[in-house]
Amino acid sequence: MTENKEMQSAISMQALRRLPQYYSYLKLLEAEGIETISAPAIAKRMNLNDVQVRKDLASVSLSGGKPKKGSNVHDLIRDISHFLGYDNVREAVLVGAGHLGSALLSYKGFEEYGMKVVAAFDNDPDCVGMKHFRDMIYPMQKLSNLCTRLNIRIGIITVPKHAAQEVCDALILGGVQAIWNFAPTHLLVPKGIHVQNENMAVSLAVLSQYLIDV
Amino acid sequence: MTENKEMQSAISMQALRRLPQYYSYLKLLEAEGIETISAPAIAKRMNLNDVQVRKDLASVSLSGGKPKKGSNVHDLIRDISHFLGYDNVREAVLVGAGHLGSALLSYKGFEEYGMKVVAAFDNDPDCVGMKHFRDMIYPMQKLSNLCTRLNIRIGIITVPKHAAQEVCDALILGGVQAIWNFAPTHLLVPKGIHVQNENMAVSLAVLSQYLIDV
DNA sequence: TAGATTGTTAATCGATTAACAATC
DNA sequence: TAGATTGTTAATCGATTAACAATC
Repeated sequence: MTENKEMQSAISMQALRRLPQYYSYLKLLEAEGIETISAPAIAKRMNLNDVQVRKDLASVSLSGGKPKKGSNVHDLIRDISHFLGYDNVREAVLVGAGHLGSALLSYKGFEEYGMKVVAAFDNDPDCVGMKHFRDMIYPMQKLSNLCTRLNIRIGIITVPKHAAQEVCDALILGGVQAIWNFAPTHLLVPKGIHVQNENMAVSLAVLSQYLIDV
Repeated sequence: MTENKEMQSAISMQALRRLPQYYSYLKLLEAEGIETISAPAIAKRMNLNDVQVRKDLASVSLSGGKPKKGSNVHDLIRDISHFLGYDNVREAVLVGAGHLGSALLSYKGFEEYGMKVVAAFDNDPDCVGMKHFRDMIYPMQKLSNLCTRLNIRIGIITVPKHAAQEVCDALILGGVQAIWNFAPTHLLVPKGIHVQNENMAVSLAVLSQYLIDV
């Protein structure tokens, strides 16, 4: 998945991937009006080890817990939000307004996670997205230029695989630094650009493994 | 991501996730007419260690490579395909024919990866999928029953999060054993059922980490 | 108090990488 | 032959888990 390993931070990749899941569970608790939660309780619900939970939370939270009570749910939510940049919404562009692109455009949850798609690009006037998101869809030619002008750092690629590399190049030309690639292809990028592949085949491989010999 | 850790197999989860990526690169080589490839060459292209590549491939391939030449591309493709079950297409159902569901329905690549979506379910006659995939969309009431009758083992959930648990229960009632969950919520399932969460927030967290302080 | 929970240090586990002899 | 590559064994690295004293 991760192409580039040069990220520096106090937290491990594994822990980073668990944080959004703690966040989601904590939001659930918050909605239920629960004010404190212990590490063992979180661990049990999420099928994790309690020491791991404590370490993960300690790495992003300043407050810490109280013996016999646990940690404050609001504080944890605030600290994870902050660490993951949820309180600092970044603008992104999306290229390819077919079914998948439209699905992402209509997903309103991104903003809660610190990302907002401000423009989409597609050349096909008949593409699915054109019907639902007409006002934010621009022709592909404007891609690089608009990215530069709006100072966009995140590009989302949802075009068919044969067009992905070209789109990727245009995004980089426009100054994009992180690419979320949904096309099932390997993109070649210069050093310093992060590509994150959302690869269905990888997920499917893991899923299928559970069914072998059943 | 992975809820259930009881999978038994000779291969590690990490290696399993790399296999589809080797496969994809090998298919590219095959298309270019290249007949043999060395582990160091694969490693270089995919930013991996060459020993790791050799071990990964050895764990699924019978043939092995030849000093100074490497391995046969066709043989590797065949062995990975076989290991990942690509030559043994499994039938799946999809629930929720909105944008995301339609995107998955229109993705023809799944069959190459050993999965075929044979039916989709949605109650809304105005859903996006209804326009494009009318003939394979059934009302939700038929879900459990059809799964049982067709002996379906894989269910894909692409409904909004408030409906996900209910859909999940219906799938399990119908005998589904593996669930690919695209709804941003934690599903509660009995022991023995595998849930694989495709969580955009997790991916986004990793992606954003690369942009912090930029 | 007793006992649940905390945070930390040490042990374990598993995956990656280095080293090396064998092969074509 | 020389050198690239193989497969395997040993060392390293990193993450998880166990053990434990401190706290409310």
